Amino acid sequence: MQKVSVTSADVARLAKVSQSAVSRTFSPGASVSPKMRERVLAAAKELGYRPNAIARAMISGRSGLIALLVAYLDNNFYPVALEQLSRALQAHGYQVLLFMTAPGDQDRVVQQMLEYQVEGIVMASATLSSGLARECAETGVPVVLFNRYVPSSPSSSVTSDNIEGARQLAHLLAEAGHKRIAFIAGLEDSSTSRDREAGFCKGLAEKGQALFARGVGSYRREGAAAAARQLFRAKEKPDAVFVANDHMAFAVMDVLRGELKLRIPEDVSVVGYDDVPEAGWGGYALTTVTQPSQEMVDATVEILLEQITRRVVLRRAAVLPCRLVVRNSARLPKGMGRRG
Amino acid sequence: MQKVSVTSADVARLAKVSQSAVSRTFSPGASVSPKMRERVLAAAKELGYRPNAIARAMISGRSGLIALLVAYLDNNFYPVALEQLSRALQAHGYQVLLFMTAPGDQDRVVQQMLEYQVEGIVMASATLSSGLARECAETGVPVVLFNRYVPSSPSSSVTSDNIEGARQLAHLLAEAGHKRIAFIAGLEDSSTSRDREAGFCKGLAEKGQALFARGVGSYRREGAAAAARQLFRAKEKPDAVFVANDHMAFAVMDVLRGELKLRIPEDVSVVGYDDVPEAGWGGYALTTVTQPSQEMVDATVEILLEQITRRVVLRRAAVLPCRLVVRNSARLPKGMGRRG
DNA sequence: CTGAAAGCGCTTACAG
DNA sequence: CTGAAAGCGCTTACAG
Repeated sequence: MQKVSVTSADVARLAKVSQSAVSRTFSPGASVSPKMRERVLAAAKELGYRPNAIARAMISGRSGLIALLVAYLDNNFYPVALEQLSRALQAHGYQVLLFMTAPGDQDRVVQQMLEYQVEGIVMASATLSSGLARECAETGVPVVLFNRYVPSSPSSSVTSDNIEGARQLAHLLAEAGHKRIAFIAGLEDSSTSRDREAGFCKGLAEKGQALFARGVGSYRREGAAAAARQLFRAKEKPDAVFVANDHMAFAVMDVLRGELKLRIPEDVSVVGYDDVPEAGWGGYALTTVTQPSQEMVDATVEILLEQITRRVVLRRAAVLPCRLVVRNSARLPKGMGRRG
Repeated sequence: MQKVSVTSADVARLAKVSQSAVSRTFSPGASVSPKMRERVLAAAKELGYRPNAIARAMISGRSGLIALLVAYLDNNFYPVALEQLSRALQAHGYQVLLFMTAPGDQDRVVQQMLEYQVEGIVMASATLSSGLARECAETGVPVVLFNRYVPSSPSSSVTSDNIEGARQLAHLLAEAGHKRIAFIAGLEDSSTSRDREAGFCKGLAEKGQALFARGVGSYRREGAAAAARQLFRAKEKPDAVFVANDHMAFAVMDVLRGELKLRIPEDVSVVGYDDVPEAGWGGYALTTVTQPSQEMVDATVEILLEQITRRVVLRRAAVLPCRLVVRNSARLPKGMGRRG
C-alpha cells in the first residue's frame, strides 16, 4: 500500500539510459544532450520521479538547510522578522529548519542543528553562549546573531543602531519639556536593552538631564506592567517613560490608562522601540523607533551566504540606521509635527 | 582549515571497535555492553563526534522532518500556533521545516517538502488544492490542515467549532438588543469565514433576525477598514458588527473610533473571532471567541504522528469546542457580566 | 556527451 | 553482545 519512492535508477531503466544521465538531467549546469534530457524527463514524468534531497545532501555535503533559532514569538518584531527571513532564505534556494528554544535548551538545540548538517545558523534568540559559538565555529558552520550581539563571541551580528535611536528618543522627550524621564529596561543582559539604555542616557545627558527613575520589564508584558505600577505609584511620578521595546510599551500604556487613569500623552508621554505593526494601530499610536527589519534580514542573509560560499567565517557586525516615528503617545516639542 | 566532520568510522578506529558498535551506541535501544558503550562514548567525546542525521535519514528512511506551511504571520493567531506547533513537534523528536508560501507558490513548495522526504505536513495556509492533496496522499505523506478544511480533500483537518462559536456571538448581540447587525467576512473561499458566517446567520435566525448588512475584508486590515467605511457611511448604519477574525476587528475598531468618531460599545458593538493576545489588551478589550490553539495543536500533532507511525492515511476531522470571551467592545444583554 | 564505479555516513539484518 | 557487509539514492571524477 505504502508506495515506495521512485529513484533515479527507476527512471534510468525506463528511459534506457544510465543513472548518471538521470542525475545530470536534474543537476543544473550538468552536460546532457537535449535529446537525452527529453527522454529522461519523459520517463521521470511518467513515473512521478522527484529527486531525493536527503541523498543529494549526503553525497554533495550541502544540506541546503539553514537553522533559525527563536526564543518566543510574543513580541511581534519576531514573527515579522521570521517571515522575512524565511522568504529571503527560500528565495536563495535554502530551506529553513526552525527551532523554538526554551530556557536552558539552547545547547541541545544547537547539537540537533549540527546533526542535521545545517549550512548556517541564524540566532534570533537570547544570547549565544561563547561555548556554543566556539563549537559552531569549530564545525565551520557560520552563525549570525540577529538583533543582538555578544561582545566576546566570534559570531557575526546584525543589529540596528540602538544607541542612536534611543538617543533621538531622549532628545524628543527632553525637548518636549519633560523633566522626570524614566526608563523601563528589557532583559538586563541583552545587548538591545543595554544599548538602548546607554543611548538614551547619553541623549538625556546632552540635554543636561539624567534618568529620573528606572524599572525592569524583562521584555515581558507582566514585567513591564509591574515596573510601570512601581514607577507611577511613587510619590514623585515620572512625566515620561521610555520602554525598551514596543511590546512592553503596550502593557505600560494599558496600566497607565486602565489602572492609573492617566491620559497619554497629556499626563504622561510613552515611547517605545521597534515599530512593530501594532504601534501604528489606533489603540496605541505609539511614538517609537523603527528597526528596519527587512534591511536587517537582507544583511543577515548576505553575511550568512557569503560565509557559506566563501567558506570563511569572519566576524562581521552590521549596524543599520533606524528612524524615529512620531505618533501620538508622546508630547511634542513646540513646532514639531507628527505622523501616523 | 575547514575541519572535516568526524564520522562513526573515526570513532571506531580510536576505540578499536567496529563501526557497527559505534552506531549501536548512538541508537537508543540497540544492544551494546556497558563496557563497549563506555569505550565508544569516550572516543566519541575525544573526537567531538556527532551522528549525522542526514545519513541516518538516508538509510533509515525516516527523515525526522515535518513540514509546516504558513502563508502569512500578520494575524497573530498564526505566530502563536506556530510556536506551539514547533514546540510540540520538537518535544516528539521531530524537526520543523518551515515554508512561507506566496500566492501561487504552493505547488513548488509542496514539491520541495517532498524532495526533503518530510514525514508529515501541517498546512496552516490558504487552501490545499485537491491536486496537491492527492499527490501527498500518493506519496504516503500524511497531511493535516490546521484551522481550515477542504470538503473535497482526503486530508485530515483540525478546526475549532466555528459554527457554534459564531452562533453564540449572534445570540449575544441579539440579546443585547441590537437590531441592525452586520458581518464582515474574511476570505470568501476559506472554511473559517464560511463557517463563521453560517453559524452567525443561524444564531441570528434563532432570534428572529437576519444579517442587516455584509462586507468583505479578506482577512486583511485594509480590506476590513474599507468594508467598515462602506457599512458605516451608509444611510442606515449597523448598530453592531461581527468581524470574521480579531485581526480585522482591530482595524475596524480603529476606523470606527478614529475616523468615524463612534464610541465602542456605546454607539456600536464590535465582536471578533480567535482571541489573539491583542484582544485582551487595553486598547481593544475585544469581545470574541477563543479558538483553543494549544488543543488544536495537540490534536494536529496527535493525528499526524498516528498516521506516520501507523502508516495509514485515514481522513480525520477534529473539531474542538471554543468559548465566548466577553470583554468591553460589545454591549451586553441585561444582567450579564463581563470579564477581561 | 555518456556510462561504470566509487563513495557520502549511517542502520540493520545476518552470522558467530 | 559483536563485526563484516550490504545498501539507502544520489553526485562526481574518470575514461571513453
